[in-house]
Amino acid sequence: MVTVMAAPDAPRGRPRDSRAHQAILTATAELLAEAGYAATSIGAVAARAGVGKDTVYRRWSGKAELVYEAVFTQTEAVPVPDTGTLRGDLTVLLDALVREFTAPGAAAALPGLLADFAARPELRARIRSQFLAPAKSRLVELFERAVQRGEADPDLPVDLVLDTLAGAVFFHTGLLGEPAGPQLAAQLAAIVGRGIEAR
Amino acid sequence: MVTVMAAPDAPRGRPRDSRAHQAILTATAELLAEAGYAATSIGAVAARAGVGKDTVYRRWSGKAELVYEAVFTQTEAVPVPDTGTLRGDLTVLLDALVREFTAPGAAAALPGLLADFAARPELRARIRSQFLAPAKSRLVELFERAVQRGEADPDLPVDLVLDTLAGAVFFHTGLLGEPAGPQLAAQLAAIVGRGIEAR
DNA sequence: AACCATACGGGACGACCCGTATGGTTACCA
DNA sequence: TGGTAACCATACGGGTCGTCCCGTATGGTT
Repeated sequence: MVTVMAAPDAPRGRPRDSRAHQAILTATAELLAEAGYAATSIGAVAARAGVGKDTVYRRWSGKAELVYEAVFTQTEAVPVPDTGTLRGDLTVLLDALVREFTAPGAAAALPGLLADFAARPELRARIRSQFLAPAKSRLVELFERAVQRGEADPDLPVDLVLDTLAGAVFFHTGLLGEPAGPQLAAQLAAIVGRGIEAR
Repeated sequence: MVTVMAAPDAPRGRPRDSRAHQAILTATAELLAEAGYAATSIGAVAARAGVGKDTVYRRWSGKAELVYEAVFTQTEAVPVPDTGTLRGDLTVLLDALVREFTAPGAAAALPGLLADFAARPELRARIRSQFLAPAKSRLVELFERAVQRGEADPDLPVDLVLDTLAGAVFFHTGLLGEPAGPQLAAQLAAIVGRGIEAR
């Protein structure tokens, strides 16, 4: 009897090449920015990464999952600094959102990617739980401060406010392609911010 | 003398079958509702309409144009009734928007359709000039009444407000698939309406 | 009545992509 | 030294795309 329970999942066989993983993600991001979402096929990604298609399919189940990871992974959600006012906090949050949506790869990927997610029920649920989760936690934190100041109602429909903010930024910049700067964040904060202040 | 200038461009050759036009649009709308945007191919539409593919391509230059006409054509823009308050008017406008975005065909078509429009520069410009134009004219009318009542600033960024409303509805219902009723319109009107009232 | 231009349905075309095999090779572990 | 599994390359069957061509139908013009 030799090591009966030798590690539940002892890694047998040739281990995966860790460089391939990153090479694929990099190739995906580059292709998105250069050729757009539609032209970013699995085959094209594999060729650019110097990898067989098999190697891509072994790690991701499809184009939507791959693109999601390539674009929305290394964005660390910094907590919103306390500016002292609801509108100031909102401006900061929106500014980060605008920058995230207008990054070179994201701008090209978002419309097609969200359409793919929306079309498949099992992926659709992940829009809220993955795309929006970081922003929501920051929005909640921001609201709680505003409520403590008596600046906002405690029973706001947070999800709907978040959908409004994300929808506005996505529609304006992602779909219409309007130029987006800090000014956009300030204007949106003005429109939505005053709407949710306690009367 | 018999009609010397007999029409600058007298239609020569066999005239187009007017029934084919409507049959194609009907087949498109049905396929969208039943199978979704991705599965609504030109070939599938032609087969269902009992028509050759060429007959479709002779009338529309591509899938995006066809789907747009099939879904967003018979929506007549009723002017917003004067409810007496900005928020009341906004609620009516938003309610119409919600209904338009959640119609059986539109809900299935919008994400993919807008992604296709956004990906091609020549179509992207038409999002604002065609999708949003009817809603904008009503929003302007509604604002003018509010300004006359002293309820709103005369120098509001109308386009941005419209993008916010459309984006919120599209994101919430079209992408996330959240249930949409009159309550949604009222909540959005509350969030955005108070934000644009004159201080 | 003859002619001509165009639309018609139907089908074939080459190109592309998908997701899945199938080899021959390579790297790691026991 | 085997065993195992990932590596890359290539090929597969199935699908859609947009274009093109066929033979036919249908109208106006001469």
